[in-house]
Amino acid sequence: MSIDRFYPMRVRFAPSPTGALHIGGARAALYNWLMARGSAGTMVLRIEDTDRERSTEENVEQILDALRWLQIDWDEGPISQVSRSERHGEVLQQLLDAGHAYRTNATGEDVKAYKAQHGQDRGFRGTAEADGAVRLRVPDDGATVVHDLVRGDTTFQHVHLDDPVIARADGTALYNFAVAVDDADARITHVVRGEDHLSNTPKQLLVYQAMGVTPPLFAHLPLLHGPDGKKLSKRHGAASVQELRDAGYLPAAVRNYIALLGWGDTDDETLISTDELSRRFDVSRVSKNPAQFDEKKLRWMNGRYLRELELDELTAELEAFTGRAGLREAVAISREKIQTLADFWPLAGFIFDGPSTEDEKAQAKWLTDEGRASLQASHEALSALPEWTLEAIEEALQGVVAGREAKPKDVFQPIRVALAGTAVSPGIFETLHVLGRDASLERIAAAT
RNA sequence: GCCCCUAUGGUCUAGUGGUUAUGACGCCGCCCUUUCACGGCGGAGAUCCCGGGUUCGAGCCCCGGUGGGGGUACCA
Repeated sequence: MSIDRFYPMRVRFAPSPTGALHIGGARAALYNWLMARGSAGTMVLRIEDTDRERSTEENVEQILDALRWLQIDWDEGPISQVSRSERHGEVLQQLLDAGHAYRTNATGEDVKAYKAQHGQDRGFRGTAEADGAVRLRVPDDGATVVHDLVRGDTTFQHVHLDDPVIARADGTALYNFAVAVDDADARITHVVRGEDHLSNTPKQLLVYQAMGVTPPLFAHLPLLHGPDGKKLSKRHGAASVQELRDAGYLPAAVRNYIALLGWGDTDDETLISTDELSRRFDVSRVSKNPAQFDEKKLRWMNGRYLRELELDELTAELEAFTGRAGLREAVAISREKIQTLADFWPLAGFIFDGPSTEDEKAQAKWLTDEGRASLQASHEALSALPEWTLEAIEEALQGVVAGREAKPKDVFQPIRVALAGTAVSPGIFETLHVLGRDASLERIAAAT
């Protein structure tokens, strides 16, 4: 086999539209994309929709949306696997004619019975019939070795393999067959996908062999787990890309985090731009064991990305996320206190919608007689201000602190509660400044 | 049951026969400080899953267990 067979790289992401794009799928897509972009290669998007029962157009759209949001693009496709059924039928007939495959009506029960008789570790072998589903003939001797870029060689003894069903009785192709035909025709060089496909690979390799085609290189990625070590699911919070978007994460942060989930190189950097990622990503360095999705680390990383955005950019993101306008000033004083887009409104929404009434504990703690007396003094000092500037506000309030011989927080916290209704908010001088004189004085008076 | 993969602090990882076992998240403390954060500094936390081997020497190599995961569909 020539080295030219594998370069330039042609990779693919081939989701099945049976649900939303999960984080594990997003990672597979990202790894493929990084390989293509890092090597001037080509990224093919194929929709594996041969399961007509479970595949829906809505799911296809949802997956495409998720990829676009992640800014993972593709050069060819999306191509529906079903649209290639004619070609599948053609190859199927070739395998049938060549004796590499045969028709049989054997059922799951028959397979069970066969194993009961020949041993559990003996792969099922059927006999050719005039009609029925199509099975690939697996030789009894020998073995198929999967040369995996992340795992090394894995040997599957043919005796253990069942003759796989590659087409239904009606002639429609099944996954293990369609995937091999399509990858071969698309001249895919590297198949990078989840580990759940590792045991399918020998079957696919056998299809390539029957077709007389050189197979691509394979890399199987470890699966993603939730915090409890079990398969990642909705129970763990965000499990799909859509949920990540709704939770207020930035695509760039998600890409960075996901790239590092199960992959690392010798460099210690944690914050890596997508460009840098595509330059450095090496699939052979992907870790072999399943990784737990740690949302806390994603939150931290997202906060870092958030703070690196220009104010106007972040404002635009937040206005799109909240559906509100005129957020710029509030964003400016809140940006270092939030980790996700979703954190913004709970922190700063009071500036626009008035103080929250929900935090009774904060109100009971700070709006005491003492607190109200302090508020009154603050009100007087602020009312007297000729100019509503940040400096003037700070000076006036520090004057109140000094005048009352109080601790700063005994003056500032009551103001915070008066303005926000809670004990947490952006800086108090900044908040007063952004809120403006009238609203500020009004809220302080109302709480006094 | 059978086939296959896998195993470094709570989590993600670096490590490729000789290190006080790397960095990050999280956690704790200190500094900053009007709250919460951000930022800075420091700290705790790992019998490198267990048991055998190979070797002068093993987290790294081999064998066997155990735990975890995947597959075992006329799903993908």
